[in-house]
Amino acid sequence: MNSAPVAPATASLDDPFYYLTNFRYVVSWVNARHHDLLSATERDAIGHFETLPQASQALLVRMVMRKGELFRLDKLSYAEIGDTEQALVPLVALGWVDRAPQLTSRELFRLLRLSELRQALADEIANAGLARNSTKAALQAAVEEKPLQAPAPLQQWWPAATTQVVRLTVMAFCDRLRLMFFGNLRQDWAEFVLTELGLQRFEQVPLTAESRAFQSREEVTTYLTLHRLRERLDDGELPQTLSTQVLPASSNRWLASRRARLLLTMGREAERGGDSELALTLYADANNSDARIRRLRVLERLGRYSDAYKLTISALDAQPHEGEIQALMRLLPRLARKLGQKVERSDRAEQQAAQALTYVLHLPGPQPVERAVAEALATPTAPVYYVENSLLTGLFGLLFWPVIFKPLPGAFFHPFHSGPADLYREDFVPQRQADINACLAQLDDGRYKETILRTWHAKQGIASPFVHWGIVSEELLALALKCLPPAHLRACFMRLLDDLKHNRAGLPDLIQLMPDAPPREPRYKMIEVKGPGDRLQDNQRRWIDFFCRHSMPVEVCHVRWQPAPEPEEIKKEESKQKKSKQEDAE
DNA sequence: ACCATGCACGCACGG
DNA sequence: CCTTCAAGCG
DNA sequence: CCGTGCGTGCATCGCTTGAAG
Ligand SMILES: [Mn+2]
Ligand SMILES: [Mn+2]
Repeated sequence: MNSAPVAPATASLDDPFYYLTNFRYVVSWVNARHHDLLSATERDAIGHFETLPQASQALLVRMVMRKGELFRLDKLSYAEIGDTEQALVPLVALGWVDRAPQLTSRELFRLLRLSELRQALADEIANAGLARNSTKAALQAAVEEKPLQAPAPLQQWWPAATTQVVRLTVMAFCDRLRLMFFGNLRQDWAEFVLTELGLQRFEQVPLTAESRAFQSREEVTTYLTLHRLRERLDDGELPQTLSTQVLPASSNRWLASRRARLLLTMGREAERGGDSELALTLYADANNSDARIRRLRVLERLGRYSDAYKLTISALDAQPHEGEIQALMRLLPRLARKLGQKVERSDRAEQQAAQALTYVLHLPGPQPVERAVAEALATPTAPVYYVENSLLTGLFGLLFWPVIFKPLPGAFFHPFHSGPADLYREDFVPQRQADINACLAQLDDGRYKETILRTWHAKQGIASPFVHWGIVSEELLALALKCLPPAHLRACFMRLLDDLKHNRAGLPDLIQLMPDAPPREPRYKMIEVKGPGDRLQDNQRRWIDFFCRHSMPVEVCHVRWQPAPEPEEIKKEESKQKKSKQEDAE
């Protein structure tokens, strides 16, 4: 394989220009791997950048790393750069910095502090009859109330201004660079620093020279466009305006699903604003499972039961995942009843198949419920751990480490991956089936224990989508391996692999480990704790159903707080569980 | 694994 | 005066 | 009562600083 080890990517923080070194690393990385995705202008820009004086490069990068693209010169001051004005000159000459940018009122309010705004907007304040001591928000509301506040330079908003404001005009390009490098926009320049500080560590996956997140410029642009729309939505722009600007779905499945998620949140905003019809359109267009469910609930709320019923039936027909089935099966009887159909009792009973042992604990409180139950149940020989998803996913992540970090093309493309880019995509498992089988085989022949422990030591602290190092201690790990039978692990791991995205959560709060239990007895049990008024979530029910079907020990513990401070008296009473034939049979 | 995701909590509805 | 919050930073 | 839906709050390095109220 044409792979090279990843060179240490992050600059030492002893270097006063460490951030510039990091930025240049990204630029040259993109230049090397995404050259064909850059426009001629962008290639020129990179060339120009490299010829700039160091201070100017550094100032540019300082601005890029900060929030927004507008900066007050009195707030742009860096020891290692020295004279800001001087560093600015070449940037202004290239047109990368605008020395007298037009400012909207919003921008003005972000740049000036309240005392300055009171001076700048003295007339407006007087005209609007605002109190002298009104808040920034009130002032802003009053100013934005006025029709057509045209953007203007600072000097026009506030002739007496003593500071200047500049606009970095190349922020969009720098976002594009960052996007091409990381394959997302959630990671940023701080990634380098946090890594250098040792606050995060990443697996070193060998990358081929060709590995990259995007295959065409259009893909990058699509991502950026969707992202901008999302930002504007978060910024309060109306879904009615924004929805018209959403491009048709990309043929790239990843981008298509990002688009669907944008439409979903736009739909929610439309709903919040009372525009159900727009919401319905957006949900229909999005057509991912969340959007399908939302669409049905809107239709139900609007009383369009027949439409909803038909869509429910077709959704059930279109390979819904378990979580979607749960929601659909809750909807179906309601809709059927509204349509005058008879709903049989068995329909409902069927979906709640297995029922776990459920009981009530009366504990002194209130206090954190999971802690309280853990303490109440723990004994010296049977400790209780508050692990939620961390233990099972952790064991999974450790055993399947080489699967998760297998250097497949497209899965890893920069040095800061906590997991493969395709982890939650359809073909993650098939792409790695042989390796997965090899890991599963270790559960059959017993090698898994050693592998898991060895990996725990070898990969300690390295970011993984499944291993939360803070919770899976060596002690817990050793005990868990002693107590959880491999057959049970295998079943859980298969379920995880079945749908990593939806099955990685919902595991019970607590696990009690009983290493000294007699041979035939179970050596562990899982307990989902529910405080007063809490109830099982869908994903929790799915896991509990699964545990029951596979005869794995799981309980649901409801907590009631004792009114009187009588801490010694803990009552454990069996509550009548809704019986199901399955349960009694086993 | 992204102002997100996973969890608990609290209120409202309708049966 | 306090306290609270976001930004900047390494 | 029950089962539902739905909105909310909480938490992500940890420190310093400046603005707001
Ligand atoms: Mn929990
Ligand atoms: Mn719980």
